[in-house]
Amino acid sequence: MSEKPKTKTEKPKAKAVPKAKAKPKAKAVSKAKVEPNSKVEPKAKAEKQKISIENIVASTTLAEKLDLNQVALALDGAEYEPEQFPGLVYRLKEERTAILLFRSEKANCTGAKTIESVKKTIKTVSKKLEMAGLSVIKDPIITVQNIVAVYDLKNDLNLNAIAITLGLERVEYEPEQFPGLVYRVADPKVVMLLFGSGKVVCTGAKKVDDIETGVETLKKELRAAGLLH
DNA sequence: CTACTATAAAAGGTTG
DNA sequence: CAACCTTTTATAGTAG
Repeated sequence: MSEKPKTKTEKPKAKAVPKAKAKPKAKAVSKAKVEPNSKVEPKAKAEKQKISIENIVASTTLAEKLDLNQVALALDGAEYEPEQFPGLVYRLKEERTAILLFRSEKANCTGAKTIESVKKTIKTVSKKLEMAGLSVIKDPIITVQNIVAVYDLKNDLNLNAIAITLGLERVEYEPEQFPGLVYRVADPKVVMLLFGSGKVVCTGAKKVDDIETGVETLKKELRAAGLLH
């Protein structure tokens, strides 16, 4: 596993299919991080609110069968290029989420920071499809597949020392390739990306509890090794 | 500034 | 069979 056979050194991004200017990234998110979760959790109260969920990927069963060409017409702004990817991409600007619809019946929602946002995204799309005359499933079961969160250890980290101390089985650190140290937690099967700043990105979790447990496990090991105040 | 490097995960279609 | 395509997101390096 040390060497990755994937070698995505070159991105086939600009290949055959011109993506019509692709990502309209810049826009409205300008002040995003300046505002600390003002409405996210009115009751959580600052306190131990260190873990910040950044992205939730969830899957569901939206409809029985979808004719994506028809859906593309019903959802304004939808992107559907079957030669590039079998799923139709639809973005909800108000939720800042994206949903991928497949002809089978499955759908994936990405970009949400709360489960409520995932539900709203699915409900909104479901309603649009229904209004377009398509049959949709009423209360689809939503499964969270992955949660990405950030945690700040508030303590600079010596990644080289951590790489040596925590062992080769759990750690991958190639600063010339990527500045973050990859730490794989066994129990809650999650992956932590550690940075010299003390910021930690946790991904691979199916539930928030996995992130909390994973973070605690990490802190415990770092403290045991004297690498965290 | 943008875009790439790395991480996880689902979907389904294609290619090797 | 595996690996890639696409979407999202934080993190932080480098290159252009």
